Amino acid sequence: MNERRPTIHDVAARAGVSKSLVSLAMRGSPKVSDASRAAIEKAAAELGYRPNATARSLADSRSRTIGVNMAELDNPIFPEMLGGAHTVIRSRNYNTMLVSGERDPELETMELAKLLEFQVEGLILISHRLPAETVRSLADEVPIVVLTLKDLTGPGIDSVVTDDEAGTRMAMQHLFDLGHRDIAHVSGGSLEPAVVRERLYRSEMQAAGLGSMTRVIEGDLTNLGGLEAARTLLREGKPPTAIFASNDISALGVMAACQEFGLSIPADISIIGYDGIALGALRTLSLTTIAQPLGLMGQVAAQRLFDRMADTQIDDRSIVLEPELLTRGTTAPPRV
Amino acid sequence: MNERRPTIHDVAARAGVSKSLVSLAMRGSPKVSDASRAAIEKAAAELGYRPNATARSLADSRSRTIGVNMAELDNPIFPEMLGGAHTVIRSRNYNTMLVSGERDPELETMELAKLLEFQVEGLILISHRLPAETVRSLADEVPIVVLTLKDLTGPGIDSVVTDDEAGTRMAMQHLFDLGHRDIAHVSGGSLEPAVVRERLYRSEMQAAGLGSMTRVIEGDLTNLGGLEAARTLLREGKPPTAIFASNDISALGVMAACQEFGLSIPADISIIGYDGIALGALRTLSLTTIAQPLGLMGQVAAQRLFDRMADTQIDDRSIVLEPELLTRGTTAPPRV
DNA sequence: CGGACTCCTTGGAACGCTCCAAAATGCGCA
DNA sequence: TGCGCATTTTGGAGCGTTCCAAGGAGTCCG
Repeated sequence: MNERRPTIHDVAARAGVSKSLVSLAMRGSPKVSDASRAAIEKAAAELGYRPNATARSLADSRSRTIGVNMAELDNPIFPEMLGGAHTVIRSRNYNTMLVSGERDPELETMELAKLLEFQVEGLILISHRLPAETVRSLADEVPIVVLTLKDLTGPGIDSVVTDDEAGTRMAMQHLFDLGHRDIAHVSGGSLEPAVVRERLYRSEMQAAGLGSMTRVIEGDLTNLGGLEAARTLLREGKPPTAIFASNDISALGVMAACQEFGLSIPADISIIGYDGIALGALRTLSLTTIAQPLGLMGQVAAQRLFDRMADTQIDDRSIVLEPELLTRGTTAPPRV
Repeated sequence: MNERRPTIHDVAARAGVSKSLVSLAMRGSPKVSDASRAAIEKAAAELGYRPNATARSLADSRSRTIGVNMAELDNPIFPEMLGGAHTVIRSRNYNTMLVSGERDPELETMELAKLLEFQVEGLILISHRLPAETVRSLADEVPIVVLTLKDLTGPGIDSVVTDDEAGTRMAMQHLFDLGHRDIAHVSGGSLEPAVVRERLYRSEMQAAGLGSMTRVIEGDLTNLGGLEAARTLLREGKPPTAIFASNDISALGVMAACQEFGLSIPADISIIGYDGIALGALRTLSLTTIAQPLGLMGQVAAQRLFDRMADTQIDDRSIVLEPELLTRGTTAPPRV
């Protein structure tokens, strides 16, 4: 391990020029003569010089860093979104500082505070568990883009979501088209997207004249939650011909429960999820689902963040992307 | 959005003390009188003061940041390891700066360079695609812990791995115990863990007197790779009674291929994977596997990194954790 | 040969904090 | 009242950059 890292001064001394010139050269300024540039590059290489980004941030008060918060690491939709955002952030020559509150609002608040102390220039919240008030006050200090939740608004806050209402309609329409009428829903708790999906499930059933067949079993967007919910449902008696689960990982739990009860998918029962996790495409699972463009959402979020960083005056926006039905192997017409 | 953030000077002026005292107070020094502390805290709160971590890093030359590199985001074992590391890093009041080279060594090198410019105090490589030489030269500047690869050694480099030889033996023993003799292997390319697993597969077959039944089909540790490999194998003619896949996600591909060929798992054919991804526990998949303690590996890696940061003189170490056989639903005795 | 440009180069201030040596204050006690 | 000691407090230097106003060195032309 080395003692002290070489600084711009060391390079300057070695190249026989001033520190200012080294600074210019390191940043590729056109004002530096070819001779000086060569000398500086040589000296830098010989010393193994590396610019100190911390000092640079301090001097020009730009951290070139974006903070990303991910409330939970275990639902694969979040890493997929992260990947998209990451690509854009990197292409702008920025860095990503990742934190996670692990579902604990208090911890999350602390982690975000640390990000701000590091002077991040923008914040992407890939899911979060914070009170709206907290987010609004953060937005007073730095531009924020929120993914997956559109109800959170305020000055300096943008959001990127998919149209959950349309998506849910597509899911229901798909089942209706196949001929299903007895359709149950495994819900996903009180967070916004799940609430919307449940509401639309109900209204679509109603609109199709199937209000009396509406059945909602409480889930929590986890695999286990889906499993338990479906078990409860199946124990009740006559199974529905189709189940719409609030997200993919809970749909996988639902599938497991169905198999436990000896139901074959999709012959005996159809299952449709929501999210479009990569995993659902595995031949082994082949889950029919409403896909959100996860990677794209991350990209759009990051792009939007940079736009706002460039111009803090632009209007707040909620960017809505379109979901897509992926018809795979877990849905089919009901038994006649 | 605010104009200028308040600094320690603003707080000092408002509280009627010197900036030095504010600095002490912010760091909770016991030397500050209660009266001053109260005044300072009041002033800081009124101004909405937030310490500037960048300036602090520069002043005391400690960034309180760990760099984490993740070569690929799409194999779920990496986020699981990340989660473990993250927990430890946070508990030490450090931040995590995450980068990913997306399987491209050149990009990866640049991303790591950026981490060093940010003065990270340590580096965790959760999988990487770098030449050993590059890693060694990085280790000259900062402590490094490498996950999953133990052949990479050098001053300042520690590694955390599981015992792949033992793990592979467990997998093979499990299949032998069930009565399998015709066992094929879907390999995983040229990266170390896959190579070890393949080698041990061969030697175990040999040791069991089954050298002549050895069959290795080239995979690449992806789902698709596993699918293709198994298709190739099954097209060849008489299927083996069991397949050992080099990792879990390729095992899932293998399962899909078997189903395509009308083989029922585990009645007609047994499948065992390697890694222990959370997903494999889904009832729908129920994949028998050799589990690596993924989260723990991340934790141990981070702990080791802090140990070394505290004492750069300690010896390089390769920490070996034990894998565990998870007997689930994809293995059974062969048909008689 | 001198002035006006253009092109390079430079030293010092500033960024917001920590560290340090030294100064100020307060307290107990003779 | 004054002294010594412990407790608080302070200004200045320094961390490694960038920014800026200003200083040289050429070059071109009259």
